[in-house]
Amino acid sequence: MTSDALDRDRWTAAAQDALEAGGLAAVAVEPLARTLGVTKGSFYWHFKDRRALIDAMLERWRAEHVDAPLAMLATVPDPADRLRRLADVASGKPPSIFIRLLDAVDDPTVRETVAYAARARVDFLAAAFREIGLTPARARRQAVVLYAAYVGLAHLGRDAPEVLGDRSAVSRQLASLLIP
Amino acid sequence: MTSDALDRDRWTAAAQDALEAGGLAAVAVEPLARTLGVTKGSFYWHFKDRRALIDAMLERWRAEHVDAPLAMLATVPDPADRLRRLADVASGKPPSIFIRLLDAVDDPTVRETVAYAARARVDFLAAAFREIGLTPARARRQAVVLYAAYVGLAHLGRDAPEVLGDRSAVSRQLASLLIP
DNA sequence: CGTTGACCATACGGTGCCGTATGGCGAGCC
DNA sequence: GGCTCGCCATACGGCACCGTATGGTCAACG
Repeated sequence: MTSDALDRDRWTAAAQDALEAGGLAAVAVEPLARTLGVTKGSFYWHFKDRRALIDAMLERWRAEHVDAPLAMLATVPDPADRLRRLADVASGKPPSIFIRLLDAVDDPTVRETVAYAARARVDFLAAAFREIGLTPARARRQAVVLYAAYVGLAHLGRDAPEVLGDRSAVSRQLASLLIP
Repeated sequence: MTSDALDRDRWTAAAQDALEAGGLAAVAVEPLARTLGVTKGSFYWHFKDRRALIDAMLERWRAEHVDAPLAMLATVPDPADRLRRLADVASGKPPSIFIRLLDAVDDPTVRETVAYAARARVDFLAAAFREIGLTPARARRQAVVLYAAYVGLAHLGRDAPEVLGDRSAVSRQLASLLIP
């Protein structure tokens, strides 16, 4: 029996790797089968079609990279602490899979996922800024600006790292400007 | 004779439209020929191959959307004015072609173009901040943060406009935070 | 120990694109 | 009025991928 889920997960994990390395176009059945050392026959046993693989991969990413981290941070009581910890996370390694998703918003499910992440994260930031004492409208704008800067820095880190320079120094400057 | 350049420009213009609408993958010879109402025979007369079209399109974009605007703004004497005018430009319509380029940095020429734009723009911003009186190191970090926010806002405008909310209000908040 | 069913291989047709080869056509020049 | 040549059409082979159909294998189970 070997628990079907295991082999399905091998496929979705390989799909994530391919996405990170080559974009959504690289999440293709035949190339993936080659890297996994099997044939398409296996794939079409576990998945209905390519869409099903992409969707499974996206749902996994959403859970691991959006819902879980935000749930963790929600346990931090002080909102300023929460924002600072978030800044630490953001100054770590660039979120390469996330950027790959931004590259592929033409795909409807990807677009949905990207929009979901934006909503969840900006809402989270806005709530923290409100707890700190900003007015709701201003808190939301501040959250949008902070998240936009995060997205842009991630892009620069991938597309023009020599322009970005010292990532952590820039992150600190950003935090000092936006977080009271 | 009808001046060869005219027909070449029709192709590169169509290529830009296709890029904006469908990403780099949509800059494909046969689809473009269909929309132009001709056949591939025409294309391979004017261009060596698909690469040549993409490169021509990118050079045109670089001149029109990087070099020219910066040259215009360079004539503004006061650095603070310069930055404010730039903020106006940025709060206009989202730079959809630019974002499409970010989506396609796997292509080597696209990557070069994106990096060139980042360098030129950040250098420009950093120079203005230095003129205003910031130390060189701080001016550069400020420039990077501002440009990153610009990129991120452009992304949000395309990928999750409902999260972005009122674009110009957010832009004003950004300017008030980063421009003295 | 034969049968079942999970799992994968093989083999095929279909699609959409690239690039080339070659033919045709109309405008101008001699 | 035949020739040249810029410009485009037609037609072909090739590649990479999708999805399906069908066959083979091995383990578990009655």
